[in-house]
Amino acid sequence: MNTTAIIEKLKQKELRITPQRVAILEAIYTLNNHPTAENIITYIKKNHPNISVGTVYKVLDSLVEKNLLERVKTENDIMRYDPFLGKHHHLYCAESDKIEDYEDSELDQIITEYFKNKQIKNFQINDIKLQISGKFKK
Amino acid sequence: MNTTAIIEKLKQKELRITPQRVAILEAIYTLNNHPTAENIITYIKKNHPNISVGTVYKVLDSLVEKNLLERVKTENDIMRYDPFLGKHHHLYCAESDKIEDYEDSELDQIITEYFKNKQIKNFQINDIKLQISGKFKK
DNA sequence: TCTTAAAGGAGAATTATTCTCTTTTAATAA
DNA sequence: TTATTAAAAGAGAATAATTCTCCTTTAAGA
Repeated sequence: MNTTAIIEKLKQKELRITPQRVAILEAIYTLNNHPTAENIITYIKKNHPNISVGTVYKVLDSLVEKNLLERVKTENDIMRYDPFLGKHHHLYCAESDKIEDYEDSELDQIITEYFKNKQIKNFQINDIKLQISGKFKK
Repeated sequence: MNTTAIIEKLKQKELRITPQRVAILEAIYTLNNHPTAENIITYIKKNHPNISVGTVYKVLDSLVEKNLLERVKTENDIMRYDPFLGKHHHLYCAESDKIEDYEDSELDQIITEYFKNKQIKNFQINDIKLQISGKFKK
């Protein structure tokens, strides 16, 4: 993801283009795999030593709000951020504490179909995400 | 869940029976629906005013470790605890910030079947949980 | 009842996140 | 290009969930 594309994304969402926002999005795309706020701050400080922690949190909030990112949480974990790229699930390995995205439209199709015929009592489904836990193989 | 049953559970897991542990488990079963540590502390203090916050966290940790509870986290949320009762999924409503358990062995069956025939590259599946988000109807 | 490792209590420490307040800046229009 | 101004960034204090430390108490077995 290059700078021009990032700027374009921000414009689409009517967010003001600031060096900090661009840097944060660049960091997230570069540090792929669900960085924490701290990961992002450490990475950005290399090229942008004066960025403030509060700014990073504020920017992350606004990016989540505009659906450029989504928050990811696992048990015993702090907040992580995922560049939002459409419907996907998460593979999570407790041992290595790594998260990866997993896309599977065939599975989504099956689940959607299943719930088309079976309502959940007193609940209106909006979205279904799978947390698939296990272990990454070498 | 009565006290005797709780004590039995602790014994099975080779945890020493202490009033604090019993009280915490009782609180979680009573306060059904995924209480936070704070919910638990507030509840317990009514009958057990001297319990210490650190103790509650320590007990919760050991109960999770022994699989008497599981941790549940949602986006923008703090840790919650769920009495572990076999395979289940979560219904989550962002609006009301409520979580409910959802069991569906038919669906589990379909998903298990699906992954029997379709491996995920470089990943060994251990467990699959659905986070079903949406809205509780009145 | 005695012994002792495990557990609990109290409160300080830590740490992710939020808040407050001031300064700076991006975007727009003259 | 410059002026205007609301939005954003900076700095660091405040907050709050959780963990840690250290000392005391207690459950469980001998």
